[in-house]
Amino acid sequence: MSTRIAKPAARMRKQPRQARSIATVEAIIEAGAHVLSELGWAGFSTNKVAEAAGVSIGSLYQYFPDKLALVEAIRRRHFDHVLSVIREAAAEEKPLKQFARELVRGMIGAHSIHPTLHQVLLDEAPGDRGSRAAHASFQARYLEHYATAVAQYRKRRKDTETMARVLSSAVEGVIHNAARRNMLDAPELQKQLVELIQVYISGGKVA
Amino acid sequence: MSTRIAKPAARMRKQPRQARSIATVEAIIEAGAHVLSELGWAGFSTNKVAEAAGVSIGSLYQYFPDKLALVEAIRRRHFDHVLSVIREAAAEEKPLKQFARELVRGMIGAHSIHPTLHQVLLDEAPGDRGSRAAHASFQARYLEHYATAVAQYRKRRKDTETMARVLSSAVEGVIHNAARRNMLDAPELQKQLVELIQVYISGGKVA
DNA sequence: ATGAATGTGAGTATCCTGTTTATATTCTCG
DNA sequence: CGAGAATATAAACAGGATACTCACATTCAT
Repeated sequence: MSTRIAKPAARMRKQPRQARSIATVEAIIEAGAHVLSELGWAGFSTNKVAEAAGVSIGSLYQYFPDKLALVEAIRRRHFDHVLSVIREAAAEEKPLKQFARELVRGMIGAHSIHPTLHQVLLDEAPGDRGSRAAHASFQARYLEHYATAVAQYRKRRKDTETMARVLSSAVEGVIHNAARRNMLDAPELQKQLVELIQVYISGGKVA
Repeated sequence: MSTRIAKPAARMRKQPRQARSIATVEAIIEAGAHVLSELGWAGFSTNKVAEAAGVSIGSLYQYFPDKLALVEAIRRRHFDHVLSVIREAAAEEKPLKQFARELVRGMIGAHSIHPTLHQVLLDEAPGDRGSRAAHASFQARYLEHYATAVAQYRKRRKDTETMARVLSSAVEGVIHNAARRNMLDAPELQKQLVELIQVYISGGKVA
């Protein structure tokens, strides 16, 4: 719930020093996320982003050396957010049902603003130039958290990693699909997703 | 397993009459699917498709009035295929485990050739101009088959539709994710997906 | 062999892209 | 206040890619 303190900034042409410019940068990233989610990578142009941010194209290039640096910033912000959701859900030991609920609630929250951003970032947007490492590291930590959760409620140590993979992609699939049809906040869907998680992790038998 | 007989063809400029031209059209659609899956909608250009098909760009426009008609043909072919997989898996009554296995096997098969085509078709490629109806109808029948299967193994009639939705998108998520990392034919993943389906449908307790 | 079916690919016109730059405005701080 | 730094502007550019046409060549069926 807090993306308060700004990162040292990925690769910026100039560090924003005044409050005004910080707001500008924030607006650009936010608008970028919006455009990316709404139009996809194919419709993601720097001019469009600048316009959506209510900022001139020049300002954009004052802080981001090129288009990819901008995507990188967007990616970073979004992934940090998602990561914190899973981390918090899988943090302390708690009943399985509670974990499932918190996870679903958090994931839905993280996707409510820019419904398809996550998928676009994963599938469409190019992941080149050094972002490859960051991307892999994100994926690793992502799975790690899932695996932690799975291991916590499971006796058999065997398939933990595969289960984490299956679980995470299943959850993503449901969320993504719901997002596409604007059903993210349908309560019965949330309920069913929670049940899916519970039942799968516990390997059957649920209250 | 049979997409033998050709459809009357969506909207074609000219009907292929000789064997030669039928092969050409087929090659174009096939190459289109390949390009779409490999480069995504952003990289899907008519010139690229023609080249990949080993056919001149002129030939492409001899049969497809425009780019969208081509996507439409690709979409139609792929969705028919997927639909038949689910239909056959949910056809006669059979043990839950068998249903799950056949479903997974079929879905993986349908995605092995063009791993990300399905997702690209759903998410990236524009679905305008009258294709909206066909698309909706596909989705409806798609869910219907899932619902049939769910209802078959479930007592409670209540959440059948929601469950079908959750199940289908979960399965799609796992398949899509596996396809992205070339893990479609990892046996332990298949096994886990089968288990996920079984456990979710049966609402716990599985052999 | 003749007309229809099919195939060719250079060419066109258009649109858009990312990016620069010269200039204008606003802030900070002595 | 005022000077220099930080920030913002938008017109313009150079280049590339795109969807699609057309005049012509080839291959088929009869």
